[in-house]
Amino acid sequence: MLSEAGQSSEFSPRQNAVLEQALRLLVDGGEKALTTSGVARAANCSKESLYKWFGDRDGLLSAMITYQASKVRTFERNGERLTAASLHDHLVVFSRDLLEVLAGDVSLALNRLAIGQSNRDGSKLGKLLLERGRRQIDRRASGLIDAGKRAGLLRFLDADEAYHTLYGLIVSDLHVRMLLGEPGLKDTSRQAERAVTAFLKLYGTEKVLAEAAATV
Amino acid sequence: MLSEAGQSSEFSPRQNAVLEQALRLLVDGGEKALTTSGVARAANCSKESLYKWFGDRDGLLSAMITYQASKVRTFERNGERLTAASLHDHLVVFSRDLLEVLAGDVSLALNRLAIGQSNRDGSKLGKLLLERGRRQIDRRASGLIDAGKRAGLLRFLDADEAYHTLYGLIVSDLHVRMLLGEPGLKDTSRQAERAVTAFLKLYGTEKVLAEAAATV
DNA sequence: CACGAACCGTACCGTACGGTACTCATTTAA
DNA sequence: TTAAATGAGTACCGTACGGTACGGTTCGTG
Repeated sequence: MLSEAGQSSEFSPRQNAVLEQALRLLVDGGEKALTTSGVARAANCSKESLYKWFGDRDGLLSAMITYQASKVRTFERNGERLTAASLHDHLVVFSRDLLEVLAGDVSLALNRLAIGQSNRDGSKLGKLLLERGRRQIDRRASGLIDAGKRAGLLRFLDADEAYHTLYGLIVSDLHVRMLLGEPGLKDTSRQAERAVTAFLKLYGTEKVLAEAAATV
Repeated sequence: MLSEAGQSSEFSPRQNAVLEQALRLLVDGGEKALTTSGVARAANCSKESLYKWFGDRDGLLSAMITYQASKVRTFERNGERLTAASLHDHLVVFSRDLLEVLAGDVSLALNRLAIGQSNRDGSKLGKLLLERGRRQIDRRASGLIDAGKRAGLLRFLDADEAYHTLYGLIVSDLHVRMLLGEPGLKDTSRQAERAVTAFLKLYGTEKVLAEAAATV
């Protein structure tokens, strides 16, 4: 626990700057543009330092993922009694945030990178990306859903199943389409609203449904 | 129309055999293993023939996608009066088929390939994959949903929205997880059942809900 | 039979990458 | 002040790929 807690000092500031440049190269030109020489040139460092710091190219890729994950922080829900309206609003905000994260340049680039490497041997990149990149958002959603259940606003047996349903309603095939390069997928607001409405229709108790009917 | 209709003779039998070997190489070893020399060796043809037939490496990749898409055929729903039970069953079968297709070796490999190339310039691979690979399954689902509406079993305003909801309920984040290489994602049966139940709860008319309550 | 087209197998070329080694400048510590 | 350490910049090596060229072989056709 404690040994893992120091994620803020996982790399030195110099190394963080190098990783930042590496991410920029990856976002701009894809994996093909992410060469060790290119990173060294862009970051004004030597290749020898790259190999000393990160071991090899795969180590650099892993470091890029953990570095990017360390930059994304999401608030943890705590306290605050939930009402039907506030639950709805929090769900909508969560949906918008999720879509915004998934549509981000760096997120897409890293997902493409990990997916491209996923059929090679070992390649823990996919696993790393799921663990480091998703844990935050998963915890936030789970906390929200559990709070909704405790407040008598949601009803379900398996919280994980409910969360995956919410995820599917929000994202649908948007993530894969964006990964495939489809342009013009930016109407996230309506999508988020629709997903939350459907989710509440599926898992909301009478309390939520009554309020929803009243507000409409 | 007619000029596009001859998809069965898009490539010669010899070329199809070559593309088959190329797909096998891609599935086994990922994009890195898909070299022109490797394809030529595996298919017992010369590199010169490869370049004569497909132009360059990108042409080969495109040909692999169109060839694979030409192999996947799905039945078109027609006639046959729908009941609540048959609609449910057809939806479940569709869900299982969709998950099975997405989890297929070749599908995953081609999606990984297209995603990996999607941040390069031009790269029409993603567009090609979406158009050729999704049209069949999209049409089948749309037909089914429309038939459900005509039979008074489903209610919705936007058929496309309803279909995307169904897709999200079925697939959730399974596709991306599989693309990232996560193992052991094979409990498609329960997932399909749950998705259809949720979909009918969202879009089913009283007729469907009554029968669902009766069967439970 | 003769001829040409198609094609296989292989050798070849230019390039670019991952990784290593070496030099030289700057910093740090005693 | 000086010696050790750090790291930038560069040159280098082996390899492997995309793409092309060429000799030899099969096969269909007049």
